[in-house]
Amino acid sequence: MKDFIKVAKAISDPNRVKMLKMLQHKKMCVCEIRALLQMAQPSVSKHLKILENAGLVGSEKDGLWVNYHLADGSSSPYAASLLGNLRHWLSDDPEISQLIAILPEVRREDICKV
Amino acid sequence: MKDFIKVAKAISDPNRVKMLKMLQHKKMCVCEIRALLQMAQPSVSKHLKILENAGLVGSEKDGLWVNYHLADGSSSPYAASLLGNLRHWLSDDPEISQLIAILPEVRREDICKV
DNA sequence: CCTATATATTCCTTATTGAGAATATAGATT
DNA sequence: AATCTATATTCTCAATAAGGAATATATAGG
Repeated sequence: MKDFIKVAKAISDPNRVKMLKMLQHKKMCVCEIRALLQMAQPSVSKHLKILENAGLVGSEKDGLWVNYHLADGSSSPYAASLLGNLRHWLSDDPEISQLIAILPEVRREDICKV
Repeated sequence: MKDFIKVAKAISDPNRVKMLKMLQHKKMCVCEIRALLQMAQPSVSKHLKILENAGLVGSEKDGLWVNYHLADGSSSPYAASLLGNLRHWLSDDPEISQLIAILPEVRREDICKV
């Protein structure tokens, strides 16, 4: 039950859903996500931690950067199922599709400098 | 996005998940749910309203009683998908299976009298 | 080893949520 | 119509969550 609730809560926030949808397209570091969602860096880090804790994303260090990516779902059947559904859900949501549209323009080399 | 978040929030509470799992087995009125979950009547009503609002349950008056039942999912694809998954999820959760076990013993004629 | 940068953590404030008591509403029975 | 009962709504309080500023940590490069 606890694992299920953890996943449910993790996807109950619009910003976190946006993060998941963006991560469907490419691995991203905190500052890229920060730039796209226009929120403070600590907020982004905390949201990502919640997603990671629920088994929805994974992370990997690369020098100073930490690359976040969608999890494979092996740690939670609930996360796995949800990630599968999310792949087609909400893709035509206006906010989401707009984010995805500008996603390619965001390069960490340009925008990072917290 | 709003509909998705509404469903996600609705299933983010253990008591509401328990209600959904119980409703898989039979239609239930507020006082039956109240007795099984051992919580105050207004709390039960409010939880059911949240579930109904998310398209997860429906209700139907029967005299003084209001019978709640699982929704058919037609009002929300997110609700539909989740109800499908929930059918097999969490059935072996200790708290859930204990509730289901005592479910047949609860008859509204005996327990109601708020 | 010192500095700059990316991320994480802590702390505080505000907003949201969950719980129950009190109250309101609606239908049934007399 | 008076009353009893099931449910809904309102109100208030405590707990939780989200946001950002400040701070800490870690790694790269001089």
